[in-house]
Amino acid sequence: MSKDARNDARNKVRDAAIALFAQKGVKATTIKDIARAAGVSEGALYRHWASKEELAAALFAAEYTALSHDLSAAAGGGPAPQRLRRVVAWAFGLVEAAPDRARFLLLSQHDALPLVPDGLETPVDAVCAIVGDGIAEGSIVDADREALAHTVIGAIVLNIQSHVYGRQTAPLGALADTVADALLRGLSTGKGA
Amino acid sequence: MSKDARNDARNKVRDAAIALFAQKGVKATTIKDIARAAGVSEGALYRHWASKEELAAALFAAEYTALSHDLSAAAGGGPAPQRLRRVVAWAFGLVEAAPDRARFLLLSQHDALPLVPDGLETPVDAVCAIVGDGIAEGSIVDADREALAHTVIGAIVLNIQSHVYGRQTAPLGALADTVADALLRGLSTGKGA
DNA sequence: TCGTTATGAGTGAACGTTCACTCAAATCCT
DNA sequence: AGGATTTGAGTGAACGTTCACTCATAACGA
Repeated sequence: MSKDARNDARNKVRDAAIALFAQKGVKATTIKDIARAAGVSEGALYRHWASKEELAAALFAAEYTALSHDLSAAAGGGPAPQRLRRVVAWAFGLVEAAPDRARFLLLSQHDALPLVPDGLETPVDAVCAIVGDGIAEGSIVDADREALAHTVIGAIVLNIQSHVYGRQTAPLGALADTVADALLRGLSTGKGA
Repeated sequence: MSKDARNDARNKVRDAAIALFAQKGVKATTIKDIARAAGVSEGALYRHWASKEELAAALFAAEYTALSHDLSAAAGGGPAPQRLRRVVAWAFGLVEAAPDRARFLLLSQHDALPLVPDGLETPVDAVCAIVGDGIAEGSIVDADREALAHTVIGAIVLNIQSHVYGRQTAPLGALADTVADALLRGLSTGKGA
């Protein structure tokens, strides 16, 4: 059997599972659901993952680290405030570009976060690093960097969440500047890097 | 049976269920778990709630509206920035005073929020109202009030979440000022009310 | 090149377990 | 006594997981 076919099955299961997990959550999604949506048998799934829980944990860890990596890339270079502004805009854009990924991460975090192995690079780490740089260069106020990073991420996540749940009806793109302005006024010293 | 005893059973089930839901989540908590922890039979539970799902939804709605009410009370009066500062401190204090309530609300929000009936007063509404007052009195920058409210709540929630999950080890009390300072620098106009 | 064998992903019915929910009998209260 | 309430073993459906078997492809030998 060719390697392409092998990856096809894996990828089909992965995509189907993420979409279903994103819609109904991990617990409410059955193996039958996933197999049917992916167009494979239930048994085939167990050739690639040991259990449903391991499948969910593996998918979450992969998406979580990818998010962290993409976030760092989107931040780019330059002074920390500018990088944070890019992070906000990028995160809001991601929801519209890949709603399943975003919803999957939002929905599964409470189940899956405790299963993520320690030492993995997380999005929190990435933002922490930017904030730390900002403190070092004097462009971000000198305070607990984790608390500031959580403040930034929380502001992003809750705006996204409320959008995903249909509470916030204004398009996210229009809010990026509002949220970024408020956060940066709060975190910046006003001095350039 | 006296009304007190009836309420006793209800309250015992409610407390036990919240503690278990907070530890394992709703789906992973069984009726047997709840009945055993509350010291009642499984059947007795169905005299008060029609199903496990209804029990979870009712508990969440009650805690959610209570949270909203308590939050408004904790905010007190005066200029909006001061009220928001009190909200931050109160929320952080709540986690230490009633960790089960906080954890239950955090864990169940994705399952239960869609079931909360429309028109119920939510914590988001309460913060929105404060922000709206601030905009009206000129003490809060004039921007989308929902986006600003989500920014405030997100910052609070993510700091709490990271504390509950053991990532943030600094005591929450020590972070209240850091987070409130950052948020208020971001939202205030600097003009008094 | 062509026939034979080895590989391992894929299949899906069957299995055992878990769990929400029921109900006949027991218990309690007035 | 008689209604209200509680009990917990029982029920049936749903679900994750298994496993004996299939078959397309790869690897091999002559």
